[in-house]
Amino acid sequence: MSTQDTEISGKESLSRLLDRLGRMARGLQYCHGLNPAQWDSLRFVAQANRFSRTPGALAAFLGTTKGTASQTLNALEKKGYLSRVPDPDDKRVRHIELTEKGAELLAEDPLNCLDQAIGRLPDDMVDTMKEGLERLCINMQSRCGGQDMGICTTCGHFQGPTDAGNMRCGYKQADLSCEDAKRFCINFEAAQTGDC
Amino acid sequence: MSTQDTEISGKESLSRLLDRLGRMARGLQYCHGLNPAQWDSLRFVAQANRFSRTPGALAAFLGTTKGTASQTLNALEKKGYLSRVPDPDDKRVRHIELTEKGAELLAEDPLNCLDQAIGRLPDDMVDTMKEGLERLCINMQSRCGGQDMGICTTCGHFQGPTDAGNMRCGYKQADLSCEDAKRFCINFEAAQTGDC
DNA sequence: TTCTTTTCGTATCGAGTCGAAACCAATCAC
DNA sequence: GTGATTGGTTTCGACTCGATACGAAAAGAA
Repeated sequence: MSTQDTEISGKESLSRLLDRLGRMARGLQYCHGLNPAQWDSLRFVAQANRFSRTPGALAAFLGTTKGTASQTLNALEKKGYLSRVPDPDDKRVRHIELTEKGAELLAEDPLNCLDQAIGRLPDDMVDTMKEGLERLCINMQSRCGGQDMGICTTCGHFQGPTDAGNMRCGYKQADLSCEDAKRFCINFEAAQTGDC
Repeated sequence: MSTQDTEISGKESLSRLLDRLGRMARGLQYCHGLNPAQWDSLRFVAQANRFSRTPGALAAFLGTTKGTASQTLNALEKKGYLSRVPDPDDKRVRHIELTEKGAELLAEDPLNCLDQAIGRLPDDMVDTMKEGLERLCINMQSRCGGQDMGICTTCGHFQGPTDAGNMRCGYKQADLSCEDAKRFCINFEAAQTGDC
């Protein structure tokens, strides 16, 4: 029987703290008749650009299967928080759009209180935590897969404003609205050095 | 090193990073035929002292209901990772005990790789992150309830070694084994100043 | 052009989780 | 003793989850 008493000096281990905070956040998300997966999906739809507001991208983001994602979308659509509209170009694709009701609900995102709590921390502490968490994410990701997402303007596929003043995505070969360029994209790839 | 272009809105928010890491950790815990809740429960049983190895304490710790906790325990017991034994004094209570099989499984805790990733971070960064997360936890807890847990030796109810050399808990009015005093307790309360 | 193959999304199945609520038995308070 | 409280379990309906099968559209190869 080996108790892992690694210098228990009252300081809680970092992994335990992350675990605890995660569970806390999870528990908060059983409210307004939704569950954590549904809140996650709703948030995703609100933050993703138009290329990424699809069931497949949602599944990749959540780290689940397309089947599961489809069911979660069914639940949310039934409740009136979003709708799925067919893509005119590719008839296999359906785009997910947040309804007004969905946007209203999102204003009461139970995780907002996490942001409030973060706002009470000193800025330099937040920066250090960001730096550390980012490195943890990258390290974990490399060893367990999973999809990362980023904003178009920092993406390797991003091509600056065109003559017409539009942003452009080199991967999708399509123009981006100013708004979309600031949203998350499932095709995100870290930019190369000095490229574009 | 690419230029850290954080001046644009490409700066990832801390809450998003926490969210991402949480989902990643969650995804890792679907393995060995268990799910995240079951891993959490197994970890809890391994770390809690004897007063806290009960269904009720587990529910409080997980931030769920007693019913749900009971079901999770059913699943784990059926798989042979733990057993529930009646309390001789209070016949309502059942104590949860980790089986040998459970202890073996715990050695392959999927979250161990998180600890490994943390080990790659500089010590001072880890300390700052601990400090920040601890404050976040406390802040969140105060506004959304939830149970905290701590180690007996740092608890307000803790009464130092008795004449017999045993630790003692003033809340339960019971002696503590040396081992139990180092474990987590559901009745934890931060110690008063200068006490113990 | 016709085929195959791949991709995208949905439907279905079974096991199991979730919270809510009802429930029971033991214990406590008066 | 009576009544309230506490600790656990059970049941219920909605939902998640992965796996699988499925269908339609698109892309690729012949």
